[in-house]
Amino acid sequence: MRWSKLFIPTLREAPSEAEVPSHQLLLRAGYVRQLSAGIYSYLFLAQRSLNKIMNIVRREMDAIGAQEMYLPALNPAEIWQESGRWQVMGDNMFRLKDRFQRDMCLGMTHEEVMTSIARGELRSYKQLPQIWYQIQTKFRDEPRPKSGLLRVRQFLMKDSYTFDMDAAGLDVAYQKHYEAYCRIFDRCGLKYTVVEAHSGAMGGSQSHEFMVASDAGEDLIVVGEKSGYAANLEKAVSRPVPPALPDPEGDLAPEEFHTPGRKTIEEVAAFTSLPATSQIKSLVMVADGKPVLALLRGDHQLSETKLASVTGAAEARPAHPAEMRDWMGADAGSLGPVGITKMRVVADLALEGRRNMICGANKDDYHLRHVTPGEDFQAEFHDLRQVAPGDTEANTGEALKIVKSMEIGHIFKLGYKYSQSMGLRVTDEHGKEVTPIMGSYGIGIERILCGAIELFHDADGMMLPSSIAPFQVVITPVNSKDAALREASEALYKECLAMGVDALLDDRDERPGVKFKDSDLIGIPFRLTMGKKLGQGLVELYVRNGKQVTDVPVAEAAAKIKQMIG
RNA sequence: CGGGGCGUGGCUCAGCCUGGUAGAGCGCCUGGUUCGGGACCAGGAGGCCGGUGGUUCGAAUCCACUCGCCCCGACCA
Repeated sequence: MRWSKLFIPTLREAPSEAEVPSHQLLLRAGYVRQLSAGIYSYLFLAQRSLNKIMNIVRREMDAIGAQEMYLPALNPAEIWQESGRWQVMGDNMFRLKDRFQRDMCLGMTHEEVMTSIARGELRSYKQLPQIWYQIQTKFRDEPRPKSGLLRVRQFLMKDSYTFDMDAAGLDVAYQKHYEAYCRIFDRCGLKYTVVEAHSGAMGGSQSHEFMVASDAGEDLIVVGEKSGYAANLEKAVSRPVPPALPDPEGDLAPEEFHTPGRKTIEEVAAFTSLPATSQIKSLVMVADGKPVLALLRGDHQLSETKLASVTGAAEARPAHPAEMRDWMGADAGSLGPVGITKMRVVADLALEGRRNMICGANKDDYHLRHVTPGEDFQAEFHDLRQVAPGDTEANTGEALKIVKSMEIGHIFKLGYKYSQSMGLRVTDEHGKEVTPIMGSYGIGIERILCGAIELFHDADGMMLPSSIAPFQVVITPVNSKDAALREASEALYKECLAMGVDALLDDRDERPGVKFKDSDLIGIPFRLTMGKKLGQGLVELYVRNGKQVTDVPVAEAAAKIKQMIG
């Protein structure tokens, strides 16, 4: 296409509302414009890039036998009520009423619609397995949209759903998706990490997330490069650093001591001259309305996600001060497990086997020393702790890294949650009715673009992989008024097109500097600069990522580009 | 929902404290000169200063309310 005819509104300066690199560059490079909080218009360049991403996704989904569909975004309340998610989704779901006052909503994801199709049509085991997918707009009324296209209220998702007769079938479908996702992200040129993930409100047993390392991300992942361990922080396990001081020996009895004004772990540590690792941190939590006392080593953080899993609660929150006073008889800062019988007590595994520790006495301004878990109080031991910097991999002892990342894909073994609640049944080979098992799998289309930008950019703009860049090469005559340059550029442009190279001709009547700055900004991976050397039959090949320049004979330029984009 | 910040031509921002006829740079339009990393000269267009109400002779400026956007937290299949 010819730049002079295109709408590519680049900006010299980033609009002040943008903070993360991908947001700034998408705006500056004229890819997107914001309409409202978390709602964006995708202009020509963004749409072109997203189309390329979607085509890669389609090819790879089709390759595993997935069938593309297109489901409605506008849903009746009924199916969401059946699955129970009309309630669960709360304010995150956009809801509306039709003219007859019937409740409707905008789809946040499509388990319900897919399952309703399946239950209406699938009758026999002979029809399974099925892999169905779509690429469609999702709506989520995010409490806080942010970071440009990273967290928005309307976005594109490739979502697929599998239906299998049994867990073994689901394993196969899951593995196919895992591999297809790797191929998709590889082809999109991304660097990513696959991590074990928490299944969250989706329900289900196993799940993996595909993550791109970025400070703009909202997740933390735990990675051990040598051991290959990778998990979301919500789920990650590790070997903690050993206690800073060995526990006192002997069968000592708990002993109360006065700790006036010492409430935090640090204050008690300073007061007793004993490290935080010698203390028991006691957190009063409320899991689905019921109090739970969670115990951790003093230097450890509670993972609320793990606590919720352990208690089977949908959500866990810290207790309010009044609740603590009521249940424990003291305020936060003086709480402990000794003598607590009315509520469930769960302790982190790092406390198992410890002896003679310090904890609150459930009496304001008093603590206990010589408290031994399992003897002086009873607790269930579970993994409740959040992995901390310095922790090592559980099996190999390798130092683990914690990396800020953004999620670009997520695969789930759903199990029977939707097929059961919505009544999907088929007959098996014995004529008996059985409930198929499901999986669901998502890719955030825009996040692939954002991830690529976050990963590959410099002060001058984006450096997009050629597979997802809006154009693969830009042909730039340095002076459009020079007839020889213009004609040679035109010819080279046509030659590129003829060879199937997605070329852009910068035929604007602009000074070269403007053209260079613009093409750098919008991230076209290659540029053929047609200038003075045309007299010697040469054109300059400029590689955006790294900015290397080489001279190439004009006659070979198109073929060279073709070869470089693979 | 709690905390913070910001709303002034398309973009970045000044002006506000101390009320008195709305500014700069970039961008845009016209003409000319230029042409290898965001050119130069000359001329020009473009703003109910987010909105409403109040105070005042007079409000971008002071006060109240309100809307919007951004950031932190809570939340997040």
